[in-house]
Amino acid sequence: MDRPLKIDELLCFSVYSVNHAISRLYRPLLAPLGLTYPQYLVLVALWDRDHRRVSDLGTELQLDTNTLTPLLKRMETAGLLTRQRNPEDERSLIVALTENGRVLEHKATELTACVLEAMGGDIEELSALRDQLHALRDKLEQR
Amino acid sequence: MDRPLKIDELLCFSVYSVNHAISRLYRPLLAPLGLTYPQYLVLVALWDRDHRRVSDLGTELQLDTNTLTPLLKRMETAGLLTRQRNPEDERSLIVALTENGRVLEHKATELTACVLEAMGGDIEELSALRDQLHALRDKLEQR
DNA sequence: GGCGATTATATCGTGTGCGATATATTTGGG
DNA sequence: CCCAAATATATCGCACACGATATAATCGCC
Repeated sequence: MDRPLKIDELLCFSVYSVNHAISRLYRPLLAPLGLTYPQYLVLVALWDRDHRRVSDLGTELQLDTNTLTPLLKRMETAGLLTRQRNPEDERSLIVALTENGRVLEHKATELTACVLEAMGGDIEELSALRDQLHALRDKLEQR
Repeated sequence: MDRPLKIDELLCFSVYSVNHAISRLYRPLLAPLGLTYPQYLVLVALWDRDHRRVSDLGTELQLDTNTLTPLLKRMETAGLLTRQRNPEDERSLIVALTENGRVLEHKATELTACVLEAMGGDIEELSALRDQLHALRDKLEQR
C-alpha cells in the first residue's frame, strides 16, 4: 500500500465517525435526564459496582483524574453522586450514587432499547462487532 | 434483555473506548509534525481533494463550522493551509493546502504503516471491521 | 520514628465537539 | 428593484480529553 489512504478508507476515521454518531444519538435521549454521554458512562459503571475510588472508575473508563475530577464534581452538584475521602486512606476518594443517581437506572433501560433499535436491532451482529472492537482496543493498549 | 448492561457489554462504550485508544496511539506520532488528530483528518481530506469549502470538509468529516472554523484557523496559523473567500460567492470560504501542508503527506504514509502495525497488521480483518462501522454509521445517520 | 519515594487526586492550559445565536452574502418572489 | 428567506461562516458558552504539574497522604527503608 504505497498510495495514501482516503479518509473513508481509514479505520481510525470510521471509529471516530461512529463515535460521534453515537454521541449525537444519545444526546437528545440523555438531555431530559440532564446527563451528558460521558456522565452516563460513569453512571453505568456505578450501577454495576457502587462505592468506587476515582482511579477505579478511571481504569474502567480509561480516563484520568484530569478528566474525571471536574466531571464527577458536576455530577455531585447535580445530585447524582457523593464524593467522600476514604477514612482508611485519606488520599483516595470514594464515589457513591445518591438515591437520585440510582433511580436513573430504570429510565436507562428504555434508553438502551432505543439505542439498540437505532443500531438495527440485530444483537448477534452488534455483539460480534463489540467483541472485535474489544480485541482491537486490547491490541492498542498492550503496546 | 431486562437486566441493565454492564459497561463492557455496551457497543457504544467499545466504540468510545477504541476511539480514545486510537487518539492516544496517534498523539505521539503526530506530535513531531505539530498536528492533533482532528487536524490530521482535515489534512487527509485535503490531500485527497484540495480547494474545498468549509462546509464540504464539514460534510466529509461530520463536523460543523463551530468546530471547523477555529480548527482551520489554528492550521492556517501553523502554515498548513490558507483560508480565502470564494470570489464567485463571498459567503463561502475556500480552504487550500500550502506547500508545507502538502509536504506532510509523505511523512504520513510512514505513519499509516505504523498505525496498521499497532492494530495487528491484518488488512483483511481491519477492512472488514471498517466496513461494518461504515454500515453502522449510515444506519445511525439516516434516522 | 523520620524522611524520601510512591500513590491518589486536583489544577491548569490547550484543543476539540456542539447547541444556540449572530453576521454577511446571495437568492427569489412580488 | 427591494426585501424576506435561505445559505455560509463565525462566535459564544459549556463539557469533555489530556499532557504537564502540584498537593496531600501513605509507605518503606534506614
